[in-house]
Formats: sequence, structure tokens, C-alpha cells
Amino acid sequence: MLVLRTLIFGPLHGYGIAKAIRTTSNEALDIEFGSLYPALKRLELKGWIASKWDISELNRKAKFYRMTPLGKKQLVDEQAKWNHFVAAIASVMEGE
Amino acid sequence: MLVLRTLIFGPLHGYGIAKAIRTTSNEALDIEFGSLYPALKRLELKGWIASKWDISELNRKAKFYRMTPLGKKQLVDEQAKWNHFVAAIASVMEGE
DNA sequence: CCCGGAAGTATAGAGCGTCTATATATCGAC
DNA sequence: GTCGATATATAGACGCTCTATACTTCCGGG
Repeated sequence: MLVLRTLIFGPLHGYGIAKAIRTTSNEALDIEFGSLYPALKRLELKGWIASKWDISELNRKAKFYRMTPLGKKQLVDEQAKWNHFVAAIASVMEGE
Repeated sequence: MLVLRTLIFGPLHGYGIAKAIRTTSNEALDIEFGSLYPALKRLELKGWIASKWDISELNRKAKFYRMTPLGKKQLVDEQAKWNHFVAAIASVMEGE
């Protein structure tokens, strides 16, 4: 979900996605590359993102990921499920 | 965290904990016994809960769990971490 | 000129926790 | 008597994250 959300602002390479998530969460979330790269593969397999080799802003080759239309739908769905889940936890925690 | 929270209202057996979480989350959360019982063991090992065999309201033998003082501290801690985590996700999702 | 650090991708293997499936026992109702 | 709800328990599959490691490339400083 976080990866999909990050790609809303345009294509980005793995390294950039990790940095973006770290930054936008105020350093609270730190996705490791050992988690991120397998996750990107899963997302691509599901058809939610697509990749293309390109040259980064710093003149290095990098694999850029962009969200597909299917990915956008998925993001909406994931976010709804996440909100529902958080609300359920809150419901238990605030009970009585 | 959910187990600890549930035990705030007094000792309860595993079956009851599962039902309580299901109920207080409005059926949104359904902790399976294959997850719950190992979790109860872990919590007991950590010293956050303690158990005692007793007789349930329905006249069946059941293992009742109660929260320890250490468990209460842990609950506060877990809840703070959870809130922090959810806020971090929200920060990424609401960005821009 | 070379060397270190940041930018990048990638995989193997450990670790942890959930789930499904299964087994077992008891009580009350019909 | 047998069915459904109550109740505990474990094995094994599964999925995902993490740590650790490996590799390449670009740029700047000494």
C-alpha cells in the first residue's frame, strides 16, 4: 500500500521509494531493501506496478516503477481495508 | 496488545478472549485459535499474563488468564508504539 | 589518479507470527 | 445418543520482514 501510494506522484526507482517512505513518515518507517525488492516483484507480478530501466537524476541506471490502472484500483481497495482494520483495533482498545 | 487490553476487564480463558475481541471489534477481527494459543504462551513466557485452571461460567474446565503488573506496563508501551505506527502510515498516505 | 562514500539492484537464509487442519474432551438439549 | 457449543492444544504450511552479503557505478577530495 505504501509503495503504491508513493508511486502516485510519478515513477520512481526502488531506492527512491524507500527514501520517500522514510521521509514522508518523518523517519518513523524504514523499509529495508531486503523487504522492498521482493515486494516490488510481488507487486509487478500482480500487475499493480510496471518497471522500466532508465537513468536516474544522478546519472546512474535504475529500474523505475510506475503504477498501473490496476494498481490504482488496488490502492483504493487496500486503503479501505487498512482503515477498516485500524478502526477495528481502535474499537477494541477504546472499549468500555 | 489486543489480548492484554481484553484482560483489563478481568481474568478470562482463551476461548473467551477470542470471543471478546471478535465482539468488541464488531466482528471485524477474528483471531484464530491456532494463533491465539501460541500467543498466550508467548505472553505468559514474557511474564505479561499468568494462568490458572478453573471452571468456566458454563461448568467446563478452562485456563483463565489474568494480566500481571508487568503486562499493564507492556500494554501502555504497545499502545504507544501502535499509535505511533498508525500515525506514520497516515503521514505517508495523506502526504501532498 | 585513486579511493571512499553514496547511489543503486539483488538474493539467500533466518526468524517470527499467522493461518489451516486436526485431535481431543465435556456439557446441555432434544 | 448424538449434535452443537464450549474449550484446549499442536503440527505444518505460508507469507513477509529482516540481516547479511554481493555487486556496479558515479562523483568528489586528497
